[in-house]
Amino acid sequence: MTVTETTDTRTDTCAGPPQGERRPDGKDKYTISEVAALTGLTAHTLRWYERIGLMPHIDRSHTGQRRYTNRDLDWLALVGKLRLTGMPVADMVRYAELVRAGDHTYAERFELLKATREDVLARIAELQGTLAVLDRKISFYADAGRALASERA
Amino acid sequence: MTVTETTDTRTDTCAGPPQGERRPDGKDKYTISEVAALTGLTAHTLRWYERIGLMPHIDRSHTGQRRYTNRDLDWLALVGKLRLTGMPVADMVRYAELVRAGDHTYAERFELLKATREDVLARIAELQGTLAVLDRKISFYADAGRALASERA
DNA sequence: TAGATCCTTGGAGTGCGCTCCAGGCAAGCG
DNA sequence: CGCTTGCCTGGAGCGCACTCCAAGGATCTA
Repeated sequence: MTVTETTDTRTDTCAGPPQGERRPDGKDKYTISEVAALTGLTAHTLRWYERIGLMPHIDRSHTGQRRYTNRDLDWLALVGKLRLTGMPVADMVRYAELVRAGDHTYAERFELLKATREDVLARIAELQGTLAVLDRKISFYADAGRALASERA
Repeated sequence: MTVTETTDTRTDTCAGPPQGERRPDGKDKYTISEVAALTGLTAHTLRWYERIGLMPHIDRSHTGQRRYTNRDLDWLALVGKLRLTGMPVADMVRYAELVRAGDHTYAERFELLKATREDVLARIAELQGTLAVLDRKISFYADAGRALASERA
């Protein structure tokens, strides 16, 4: 049995990525398809993330195949969270560059994360505004439904 | 003075669309560029919405120019809210078709709105999860910043 | 050792939501 | 009358985030 690269990960589980099959640190070596299964991303996307500079250096086997570590999975989990906020990939690449550049970029990372936090708060507020509109419309249609029902009675 | 079609509406106001310049019902006739200014959409986008079936029928002047009404502005406001939820345009078109089809589609509209409401709740929950991750990272960098400061002292 | 499956690469293709262009009509102004 | 500005149309183009392809090498199972 294999994990094909075109698996539609939306249809087989209701919850998010499984994250359950991690190996203990020290013998944490995952192939690309294992990481795909663990994260819900496709292998294509994982290679693409690497090409655009969104990943740290990924280990290779003696024949050149990628071998991901638990640390890489942690990074991908963060990327997944940032992706949910709607942050553009280019901004995540910027953050990845700061991480690669070393400890002297702490302040800049801090600022970037704080700005992102503000964005997330704003988006939550937007969504709650939308929820209010939706609830008004929904109760309108619920009332209309009741009116139709009593008409039929 | 004119409203150009390429105005970047994100840079001139912090709040959302102005929505302030409405004319009273009865003499509510707006040109496409007025609606663009009012909604923050471009005239291009307004025409495109019409082409794909996202708009109701829009009145025309005797020379064929679009004349939007307050009702159209209300619809665009709803569309704007739905867009914030990440709802695909195709789904909004579906909703628009139900509205055009008449009162007998109330039940289906109700279901569609309820499903959208669930999506919005799920997205809010996702964002709050992301916020938690972000806050942990931010406090890590804040601590690191304090450590560096005391080191310098 | 054969055959199936998995992994590699650079580059091309896809779907979405706009975004813009060319060419032309219409209205207001000096 | 000419000039500027705004609006019209169909269709092409763009940016993003993937998504896939072709050709070939690596690894696993019987």
